Amino acid sequence: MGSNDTKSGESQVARTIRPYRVTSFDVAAEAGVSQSTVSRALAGDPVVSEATRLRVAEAARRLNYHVDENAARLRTGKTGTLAVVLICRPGENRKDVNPFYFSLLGSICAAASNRGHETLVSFQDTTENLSGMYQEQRKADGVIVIGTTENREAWAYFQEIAGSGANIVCWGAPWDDLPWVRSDNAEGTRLAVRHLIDKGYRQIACIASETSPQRQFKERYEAYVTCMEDAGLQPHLVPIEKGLPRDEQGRRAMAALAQSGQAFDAVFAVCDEIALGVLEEMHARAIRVPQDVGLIGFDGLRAGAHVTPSLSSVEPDFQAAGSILVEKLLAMIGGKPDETRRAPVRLIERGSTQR
Amino acid sequence: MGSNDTKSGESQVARTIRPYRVTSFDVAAEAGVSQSTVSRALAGDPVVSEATRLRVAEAARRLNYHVDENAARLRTGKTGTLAVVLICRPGENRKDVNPFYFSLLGSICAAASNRGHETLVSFQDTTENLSGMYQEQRKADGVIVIGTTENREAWAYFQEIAGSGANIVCWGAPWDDLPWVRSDNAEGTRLAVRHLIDKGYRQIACIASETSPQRQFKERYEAYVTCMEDAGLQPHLVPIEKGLPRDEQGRRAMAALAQSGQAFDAVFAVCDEIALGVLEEMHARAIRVPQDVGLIGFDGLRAGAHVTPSLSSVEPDFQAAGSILVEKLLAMIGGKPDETRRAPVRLIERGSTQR
DNA sequence: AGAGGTACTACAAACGATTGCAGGAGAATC
DNA sequence: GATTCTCCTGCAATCGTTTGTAGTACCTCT
Repeated sequence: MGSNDTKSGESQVARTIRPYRVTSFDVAAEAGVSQSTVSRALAGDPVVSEATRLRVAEAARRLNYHVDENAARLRTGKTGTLAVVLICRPGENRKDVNPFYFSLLGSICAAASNRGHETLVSFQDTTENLSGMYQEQRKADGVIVIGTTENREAWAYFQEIAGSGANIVCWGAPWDDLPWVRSDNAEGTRLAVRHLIDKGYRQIACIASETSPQRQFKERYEAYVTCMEDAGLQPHLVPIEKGLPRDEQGRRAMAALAQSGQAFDAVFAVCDEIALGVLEEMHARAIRVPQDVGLIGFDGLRAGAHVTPSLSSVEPDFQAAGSILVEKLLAMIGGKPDETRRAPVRLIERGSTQR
Repeated sequence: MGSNDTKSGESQVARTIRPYRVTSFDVAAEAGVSQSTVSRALAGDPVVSEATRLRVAEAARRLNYHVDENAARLRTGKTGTLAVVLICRPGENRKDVNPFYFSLLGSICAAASNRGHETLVSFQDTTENLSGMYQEQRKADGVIVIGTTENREAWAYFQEIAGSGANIVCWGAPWDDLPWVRSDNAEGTRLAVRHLIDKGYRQIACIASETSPQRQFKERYEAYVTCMEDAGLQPHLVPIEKGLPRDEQGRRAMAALAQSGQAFDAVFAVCDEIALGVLEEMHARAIRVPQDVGLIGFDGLRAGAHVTPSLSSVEPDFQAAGSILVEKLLAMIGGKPDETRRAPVRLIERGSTQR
């Protein structure tokens, strides 16, 4: 049964031996139809009759046949695959990657899967192996880029291929020539600052970076200034030092703030990793949280739930973020623009702001 | 320039229009050789002369040619891709996935990349879309499965395809019919328990599960019993409740231990997520750590570094774990067995055991 | 100069699907 | 019964590689 002689015929020219594989020709023979009908039936083409479709489906099931995606892709030119690249700091251990990106990665995979696409994931800390990896080799229909902005070189590659027409969307988007999706930073910051004010904090410092390419941080800082001014309060920036791990940046900024002599009764850190460092430094300096000083972060990291006191934060809707990225990319691939670019956020009230 | 008429010739039968794409025929024309020589040259076949090879490479670069992986895969039958499946609890938010698995995922991707393979990542909380996804459709050469053991159905699918000869390796491996890789739990537990003993703790309770399919937990518990007995100490099991989030399991087990009246001066939790819950419960009960009670976990979670006191733990070498998984799978695909199956571990001494 | 190597290169057949077009079997109409 | 439709199915080309085999050019040696 099921010899695919319809295809190979008599021409048994020394072919590479290979484990036998069930093809659509076998299914055709089994179902008593032609190979093209099998293809159409399985693709759900309405032109094949229901009866035939069922017969083919049954035969396929019986032979345990599955479409060879590679052949289908070769023919159609579509891969049904999205590449997801997570950019790390050079030499960074996988374990030290900001968990925020992992959560985002998870929801991107989920969203892609819901839309019937696979996800080809890679971690990039170096620019090796990047050249021509994605669309050029037809491995994916488009690319989603997420991860740290502190790896200029890796991003440069994506700016380049985006410039030459590749389908690419990224999270955070440090550079204007890349289509981006970000958290609703203005709203998130407003929630955080208003929450602090509601709790009675007034001298709220902000640990942030004005100069970093991290547009998200910049947006949050600017929104912070606006909120403070609207409330008739004085904004106070504590800048972070470049190139250090985020928690270390938090520790140092907190130390700088404490030593500056500047009065403060609350701290808004532009991301949770920084906030965790801040909290450690506060403990080291015997600053009582939330009694003496309130603290709130941004990103909704899981780790924030376990520290003492637990860390209040603003959490982007990961699920939404993932699907916005995927939808935007698919829209781009389809040739029609999609202007959604902000992921909704919500406030997580935890211990560090409850006085 | 570069019309691929060598191939399509005169037979311009109504073909689907499609964006033009540079093929090896174009490169052949550009370099003045045949298409097959282009293929061989680019593949580094030693049979083509160095001079020709360079000429071809140059032509390819000039035309910005890249091998179409789909065509290559169709022809060779190899995908150069490994599927990685992360099994979640049903309905679990991507954000709540144990970060341990994310770290592992990261190093698997890195290891695969080092061996020249792509990684097709998917998250599974349901068994939908699973049927025939992997080898049958030729999307990947093999599958690595990691994730929670508390999703019996998802694992069942992999047991089934493993049974029918699919190349598959998994982490933790709750069921014997799946080839597995695990942490060196015996050594890790020995490090943890000996560390507690060295610090002067004697009444060491173990929060674990004897019955869970999680073989890793079981191995750790058994090693704990051995270590305790070797040291002439009395082992004491505090069982976890099934089906709850890990941190909640930790909280409850700790509450149960405290209420049991059983004396204890240290706790060994079989994973960090549980340990974090234990720590919270200890705080809630005003148990001073590490003065009154010592605490150590397992897995080396990043979050453990930020809690107060910071959590001592045993960390598997993620990088090693990832490459062992990948090597084992590649060996399996290649048809030769690889017997390595234990990832090395190291002790992380942090605050929760420093008295 | 002719024979026998050596070292490349070209030809053409797969790989397994999708899909435009032509053709065939019935049913309906005259 | 012949003709026209309507549905469906089959033929065959095509996607862009890899690779077995055949062939050509150039050397070397006698």
